[in-house]
Amino acid sequence: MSKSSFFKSKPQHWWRIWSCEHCLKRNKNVIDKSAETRGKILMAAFEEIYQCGFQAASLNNILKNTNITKGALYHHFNNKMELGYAVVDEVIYTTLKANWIDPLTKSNDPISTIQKILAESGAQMTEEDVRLGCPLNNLSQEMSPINEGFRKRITTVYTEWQDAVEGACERGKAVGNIRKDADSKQLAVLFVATLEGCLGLAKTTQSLETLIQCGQGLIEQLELLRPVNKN
Amino acid sequence: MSKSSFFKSKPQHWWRIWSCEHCLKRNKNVIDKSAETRGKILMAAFEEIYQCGFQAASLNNILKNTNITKGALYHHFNNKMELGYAVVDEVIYTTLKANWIDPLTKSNDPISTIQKILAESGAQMTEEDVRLGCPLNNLSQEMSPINEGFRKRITTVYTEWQDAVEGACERGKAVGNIRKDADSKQLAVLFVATLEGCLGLAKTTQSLETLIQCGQGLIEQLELLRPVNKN
DNA sequence: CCTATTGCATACCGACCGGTATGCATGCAA
DNA sequence: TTGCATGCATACCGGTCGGTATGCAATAGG
Repeated sequence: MSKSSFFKSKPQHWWRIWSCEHCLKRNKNVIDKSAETRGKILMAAFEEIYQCGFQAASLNNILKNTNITKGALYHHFNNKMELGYAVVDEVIYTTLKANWIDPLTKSNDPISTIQKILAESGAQMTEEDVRLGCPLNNLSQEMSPINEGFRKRITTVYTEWQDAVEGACERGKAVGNIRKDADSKQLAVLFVATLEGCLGLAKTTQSLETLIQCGQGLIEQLELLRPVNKN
Repeated sequence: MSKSSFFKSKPQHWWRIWSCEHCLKRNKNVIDKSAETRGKILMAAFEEIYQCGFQAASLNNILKNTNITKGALYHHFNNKMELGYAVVDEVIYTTLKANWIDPLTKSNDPISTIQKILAESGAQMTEEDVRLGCPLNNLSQEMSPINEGFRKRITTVYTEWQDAVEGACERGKAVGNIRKDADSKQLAVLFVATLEGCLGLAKTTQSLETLIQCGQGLIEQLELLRPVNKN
């Protein structure tokens, strides 16, 4: 059930673009061996968790894929749970920030910004990405009911995401890119929920077509939020 | 991690209303002992899987909660997987059919029907229901990528659900309850995705408020599909 | 009444899991 | 050169898991 062939194939996938390199921190071009080991563990842990879920993720599998030993793992992380926490904080959050939060924070035209991001990430998604869905949502659905540590971290990530959307909407209203009668907060929550729902349903059907159909509908609904007459 | 207190508390919850009694099939008022045992196992399995997910669900736990032995379990089901399949086919599907599919199939005013169902099931949801989310979506997100048997069964359920929405929309168009330019199929897919997304986000935040906010937004979007002038 | 099948109950097994104890190089500070 | 902390490597442990082998009472069929 847990075959992670990541380190044999090319890491050119959607969620893997930003999520890898930043883990291998280097100290002013001088290789920090310890940090590199930690980064390798984090990357492999992310991949294993992405493939199998957190509870089913096997530490032994992670070690097998990295040629790192259990001693090294438990030198850097106290236990499996804290390794999982680090994956949320350092891998998943960083990826989402680069993909979504930063662009939205700079934008005052959220509809266009969102469309652009959706188009770009949609183009990069492989069949495997569709099959595996959104790493953040996966972890959330699995762990939120049974582990407060995960739940709080994940909620923080979602909240920051929603706040970025909401902020962009407010700025959009000010410059006439968004209808003034729109409820920015509700809009942000519903957008995030809908996007995760679309990814989830596409994961179920394992169909990029489903994802595109959902995404198309989502975009059309967003378009309705533009003012009929600017100003 | 796996405390299922179902059999100690009252089964008055959202997803449990229909999902229990129908498992205890009786034969013309003559108690069929074998079917009753099977039904008890199914109910307990549903609850355990709902609480812990399928992979983390413990057969020993199920047995503990029912005072049924492993021999009985393996007499009625070949293995854990087929028990899980039966939960999808007989418990989850039956519940969804009674809650959603049947009412929608009879309706030619899907917006009102959906609003009614949402209001009713929303009123019945407990905090635990919010915390645990949608059983169908939970199973789907966990098992779809790693088990074709689950994925196919779950896809069938979703498809039937979407078809019911789509059919109601088409009938709604015919009698002037839905705008004629609406794309029924896209609408149905997006509705199901959005609803699951809302439940998922509320599960993350463990907040009924989030769910209501999302649901409100969803309903408002549905309202936009009514014709401005009937006919 | 005998027999075969059904419907369980009990005891047990190997596999795998997360975690720990211990040992040992290497490097840096004194 | 000594001494101690860092950064691992190896071997092993108790616990839980899904699954199986076997036994046995009750019942239905001939």
